[in-house]
Amino acid sequence: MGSPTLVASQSSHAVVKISSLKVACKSCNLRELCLPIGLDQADMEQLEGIIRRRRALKKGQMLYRTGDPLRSIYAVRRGSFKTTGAMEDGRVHVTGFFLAGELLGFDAINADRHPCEAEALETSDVCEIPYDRLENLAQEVPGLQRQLLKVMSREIVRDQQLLVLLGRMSGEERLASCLLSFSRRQVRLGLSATDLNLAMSRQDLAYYLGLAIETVSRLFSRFHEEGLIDVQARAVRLLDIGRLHTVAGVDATGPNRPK
Amino acid sequence: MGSPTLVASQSSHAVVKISSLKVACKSCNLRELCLPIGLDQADMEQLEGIIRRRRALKKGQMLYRTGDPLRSIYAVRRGSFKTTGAMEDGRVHVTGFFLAGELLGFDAINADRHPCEAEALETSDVCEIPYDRLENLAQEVPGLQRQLLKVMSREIVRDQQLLVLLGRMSGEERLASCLLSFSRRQVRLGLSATDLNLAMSRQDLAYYLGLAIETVSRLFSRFHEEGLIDVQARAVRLLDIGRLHTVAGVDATGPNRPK
DNA sequence: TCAAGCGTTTGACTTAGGTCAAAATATTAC
DNA sequence: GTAATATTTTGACCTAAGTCAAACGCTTGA
Repeated sequence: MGSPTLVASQSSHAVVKISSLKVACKSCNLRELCLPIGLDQADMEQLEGIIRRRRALKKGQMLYRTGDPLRSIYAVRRGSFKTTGAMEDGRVHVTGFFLAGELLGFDAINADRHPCEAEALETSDVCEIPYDRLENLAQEVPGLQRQLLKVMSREIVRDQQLLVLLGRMSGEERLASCLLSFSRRQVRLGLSATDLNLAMSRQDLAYYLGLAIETVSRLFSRFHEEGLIDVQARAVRLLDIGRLHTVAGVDATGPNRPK
Repeated sequence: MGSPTLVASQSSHAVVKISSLKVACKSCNLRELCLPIGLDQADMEQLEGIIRRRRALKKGQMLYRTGDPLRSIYAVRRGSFKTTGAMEDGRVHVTGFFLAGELLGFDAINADRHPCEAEALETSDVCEIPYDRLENLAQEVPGLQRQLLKVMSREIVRDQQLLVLLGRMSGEERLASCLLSFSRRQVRLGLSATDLNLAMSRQDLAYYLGLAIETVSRLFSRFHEEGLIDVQARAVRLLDIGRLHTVAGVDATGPNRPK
């Protein structure tokens, strides 16, 4: 698709610190899912001016840890992350999975510290958006402030849907909803609606869904027996999305059906 | 404290629509808990300029319903509210309780519609903050933008703590955590740490905690037997906050203890 | 004051999902 | 490529919490 993006080297040295590379949102295929939505060319360039491309993280590396001071908000450019909250006795709960195009770190704005930790589930890289500069720029660029507020609101909605999932759904409803959520997010990325490659372990999934790992494993087996999915370890193919919707307790004809 | 606030009547009629009354944040005893934190006198007056005091709601009245277009964000001035999310088959989950000084409605910014409903648990009144005007004002007043982002971030943190509660805590831990949360919020309001007057029904509490109403009732009875609380219907007295912390699975010596 | 109605508590029983243990697969490292 | 290690699956059993049903006790209103 056209000519490759050319980035001018900022020094004569051959090796450029990746973490200081400017990002070109305007040529990023995720721009319609990420923070720049609705920004015009000039505003987008301003946003690019404050964003840095951070080094890639390998599987298991931490993007931030509980208690770290808020420095940046992060956009996933490639790969995926989990965020984990811990209780004082050591029990943990996975509060979210973040795929390409999704933003994380907003929970740190409240107290200027990250209240949870974020870990790469696979080789990933992120765009780093220094928060103080983001705040300043949002003050000047109305479209950016607007988008920032919308993205944070979306995070609130997402969390509230998870509250319903954990508070009122059965195990099978939880897993079916979760698989359908991954499917939808892959579609947004232009990927298959049916072929998932789960980057997280069964244990992570169990922590996320509020279930024991054995329960999650049994549910995968049952869904397989019932012809809902194919499972080959972490490769999952959704064979009957309509019936998965039924299992999830959601009418497949669409969300927000009026009472 | 000083002279009473004088509001100039805007018409010669004796009856002034309460919903169009200006609000005086600067003389409101909730200002340090609410949106105006950190604003100087001039900025606070600008904020007051866009806020309206809405009519009081009686117990059971709806502040907004699922699907309503986003018009305003609301600050609870007196009383309390619950927000409820529904599944398509009719199952409901209470996603939050909002007490005086707390803000609700941010989940509507994402899609310009309220994805859940808010109902008054008792005679309550709210300050109504028209969202379009709030957004515009936040664009001009840096302190306000900053506070708005912080408040939304706090909502995200709150929801994530609830995810841990629902995902990993036992019934008794959930109820103990919940009672302690009410206690803390009462203290912030300058009220008793021990004498709670729960405005919500056991059923609401059960929906909030992801439990059956019978389980909640049994937990109240058990906490009573164990000398943790006194229960007289909705009047609950916390008799041993330290032990309640233990039951909640949280070290009473303080939150965020480093690992 | 009393009756009606709702919200709450208690009891008896059931069950979804948890726990413990072991076997079967993947993945990783050399 | 193979050994070592970690993850996942399966089975047997247990328990916390749910369900159903009935009794109790507040409010509310005439």
